[in-house]
Amino acid sequence: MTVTEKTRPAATEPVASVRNRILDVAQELFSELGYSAASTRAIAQAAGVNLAQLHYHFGAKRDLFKAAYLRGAVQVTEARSKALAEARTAHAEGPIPLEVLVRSFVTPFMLAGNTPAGRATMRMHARLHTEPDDISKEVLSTVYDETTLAYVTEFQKVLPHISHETLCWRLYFMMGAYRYTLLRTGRLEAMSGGACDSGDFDRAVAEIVPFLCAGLSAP
Amino acid sequence: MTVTEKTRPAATEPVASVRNRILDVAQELFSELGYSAASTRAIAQAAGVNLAQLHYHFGAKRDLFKAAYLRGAVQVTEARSKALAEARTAHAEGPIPLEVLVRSFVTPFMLAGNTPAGRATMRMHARLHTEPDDISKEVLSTVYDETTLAYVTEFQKVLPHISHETLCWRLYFMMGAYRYTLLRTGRLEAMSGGACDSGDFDRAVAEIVPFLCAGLSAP
DNA sequence: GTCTATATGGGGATAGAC
DNA sequence: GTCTATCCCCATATAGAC
Repeated sequence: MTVTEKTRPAATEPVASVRNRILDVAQELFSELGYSAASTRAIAQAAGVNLAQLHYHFGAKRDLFKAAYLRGAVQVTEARSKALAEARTAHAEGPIPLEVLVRSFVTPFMLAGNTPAGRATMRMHARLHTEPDDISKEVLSTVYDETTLAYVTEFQKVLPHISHETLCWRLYFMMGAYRYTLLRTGRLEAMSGGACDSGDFDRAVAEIVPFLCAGLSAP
Repeated sequence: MTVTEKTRPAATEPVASVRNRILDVAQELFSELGYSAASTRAIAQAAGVNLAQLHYHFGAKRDLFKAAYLRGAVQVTEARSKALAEARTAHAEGPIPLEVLVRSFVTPFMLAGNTPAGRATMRMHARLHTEPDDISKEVLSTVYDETTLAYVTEFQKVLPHISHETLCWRLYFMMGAYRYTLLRTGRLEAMSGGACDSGDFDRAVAEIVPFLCAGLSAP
């Protein structure tokens, strides 16, 4: 304590927390407003820092977006591919049962919605395809490509009688269905006259799994 | 020709075409870039008019967006509800067969993709939920609410053994699946290694109909 | 109805002191 | 690492001449 070295002790901790605060807010605002409508000024202000700090830590807006997106997505994607790996070893002899497979794919993102940070991750994910082209393409191939291909392989194993092309289409529809659910558009409430709640993600999982299993294995 | 009246003869035609040109371009740019990223300047320039003209004809950006969106959506929605009405009269005695119902719901938007203007309509529709909240809510309830409720009723008739809530969830998943398809995200191509083409909307319809029928009527 | 010019504010990004 | 001040551009919207 007496000898204060240049900047090392207790200087790294707060820095990390500043970065985290910025990322939290960035996730929140990007997920709510989208890339273009969420301004760096608004993010800085909500995080309690100033613009210069934001640029010091993350560089350009693009890069901040990528960092914010990836922080959430990497986490969830790891959960997903871990779930796949476990299912793989649990059914070493044959194919993974369809329901298990669907559930392992859908659950990590859908149940993320039960925490506030997870909700932001979810929404950023769901709306990623409507962000500026170059950003979304870059980010997507960074995180998803490998895992997705592994899933295609596994699905083909449980559904060997379905042609590869048809299978791909169906998996594409699956992605659409669950991503739309993550968005919480309010259409479910409008349609059901308030009987259903699109924020009830446990229910959403319970409903979507049989729907997808049936759709994927349709004749 | 000799007597030139104030502004009436042949003055209404070009005006309409200016408005149409603006709407065409607005649809195109909004559908490609989204509300925030598509600037009124860019729209005016691409339409070959200046900013003041754009405001003269459509008022604020919000209103231009609504006009552009509604022009396409109203058309497609009318096709959809006409298809429903026809199916209704063709099966006066009992419920409309599931496949007919699904097809009538999905086809108007999906086959719109075969024309350039329709493609823009499609994409605006698909990404509407990621536009600023107030705009999307307002527009959605203007065009879709009635038709959607009519569909819920019809689906319940063909699928009487499914609870109302579960049915709503499934219809919600259906919306997600087909809207995502309209977006053309490139994920289909990535997943299939280029074997499938997400721009082939006839194929998309052929694939999605059995998928949805199976999913909706899952046990 | 159409144009030019401009008002007014917000955006991303950086310089340079501390 | 943090701050203030500022550059410079682009945004939406309107005024007012023609």
